Amino acid sequence: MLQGYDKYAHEPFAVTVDLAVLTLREGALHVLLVERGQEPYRGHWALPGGFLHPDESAETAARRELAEETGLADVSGLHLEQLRTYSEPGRDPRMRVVSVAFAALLPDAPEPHGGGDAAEARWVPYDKAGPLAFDHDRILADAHERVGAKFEYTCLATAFCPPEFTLGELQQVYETVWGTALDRPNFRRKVLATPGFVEAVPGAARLTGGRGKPAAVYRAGTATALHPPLLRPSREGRPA
Amino acid sequence: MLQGYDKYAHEPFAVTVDLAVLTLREGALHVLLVERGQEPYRGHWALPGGFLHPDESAETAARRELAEETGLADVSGLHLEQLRTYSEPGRDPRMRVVSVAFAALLPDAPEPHGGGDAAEARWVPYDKAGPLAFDHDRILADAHERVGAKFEYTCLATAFCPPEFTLGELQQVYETVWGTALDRPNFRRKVLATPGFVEAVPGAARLTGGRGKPAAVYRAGTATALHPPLLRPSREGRPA
DNA sequence: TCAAAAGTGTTCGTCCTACACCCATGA
DNA sequence: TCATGGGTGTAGGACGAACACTTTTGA
Repeated sequence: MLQGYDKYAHEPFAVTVDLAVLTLREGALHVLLVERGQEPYRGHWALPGGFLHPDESAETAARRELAEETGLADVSGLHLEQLRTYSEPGRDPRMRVVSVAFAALLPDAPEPHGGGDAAEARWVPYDKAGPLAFDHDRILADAHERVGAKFEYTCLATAFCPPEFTLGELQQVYETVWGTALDRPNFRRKVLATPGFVEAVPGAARLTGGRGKPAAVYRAGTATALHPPLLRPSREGRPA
Repeated sequence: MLQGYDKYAHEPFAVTVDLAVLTLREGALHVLLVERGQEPYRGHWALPGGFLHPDESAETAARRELAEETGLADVSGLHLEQLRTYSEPGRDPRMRVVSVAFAALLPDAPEPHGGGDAAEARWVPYDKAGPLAFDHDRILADAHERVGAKFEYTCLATAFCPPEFTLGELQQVYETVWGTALDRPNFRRKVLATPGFVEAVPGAARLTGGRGKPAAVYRAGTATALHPPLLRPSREGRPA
């Protein structure tokens, strides 16, 4: 590669980033969408994103576009993760656009506001994220699948939680993303048995549902991998 | 994104693909390297790759560049998998180059030959793949890590095997990539207990080491995921 | 008859699952 | 005192690790 200053080096490629920003609101998975203010797909909803600037990496561009288009700047606890790059010819009607897609996880969900090239920005329930512009439906589905898979063998789930959280909240994160119910006692033991997954906040306790016993409060630990993994139930596991 | 035909759409970005092609030769992991025939890094070794053409996706470009630079065309059993995209400014001394990296797995290893912009192409033992051009050392390490991780919960390992193989060969694939020894009886049971991982070739049997009992022959099955996963031993599992 | 490699059996511990049960709080 | 959610205990089963043992081949 990069063998010369030949014609290929100057083909009109555009490089963009697209972000599938996920969060949990009222116990449901939400995704951050923007209404396009420009053609093509003007008025349609799409994932936030935009062109790379000459001096920035895709990760940097992702954070900048998020701030510009949705007002979510300096968001604490934002977890950015490269998903994959979509490069099929024809995915943009005008020209060759190669897009580096990111999955992003956010704990509490600040209200966004449109900006830059986005007419509006809004949290939309994942199930109601209707047909999106370009191939963004697929990017969003890929992001969901990736996040669900990473929940099994990484500590990624804490990225959906505020700095301090209860085990019940963490369990809700799993249940919402996986769409399955988990056994509370077992979930609890599993999490606590994994060193570095969570660490207790000494004296703290908090009421969660208004009623009930106050729950102990935890912080995200330093571990990133889960060994052994926390496998989601069912799938085609046993029914051979 | 793509809001307008503005200046960013015409920034001089080059888009390339890079391939970390892995195979097993004589029980050791090898990677396919090319000697660069052009500046920069002329005479240095690098991963094969090159510029995207205007009408092709990154996956298509990866296969084309592999054929052009190493002569490996129409390779049966080639498994291509997008690794991630490297976009840091300065990773190419001349200009902005965004590179979509792939990990590729190949069963038997045909001899490559240089071509296109590559002065030479060669299989190099993974451990001896000295300092490479650009950030290719990192890409190669990322590919190895990714492949090792995917061995745990996918059927990817069969991509290193010829169409028909024995369980002993499959086990060697795991042991080589992970760098650990596995218990043969347990490995055997685990693989056979996973429906769709491998399927027996009815009457076939083959001698492997010259001596010993002939081994039953298997083909790759239709499954892609491994449930439950086949975890590599040790790591920081138990020693809490 | 020995070495080497494939394949089978068995034991034992660990982890997962499932539930039953107790605790603390607000209404 | 009841509903609600947090937290503990425990019996049973499935799975994995370790290793002994048998089988089949070439030398």
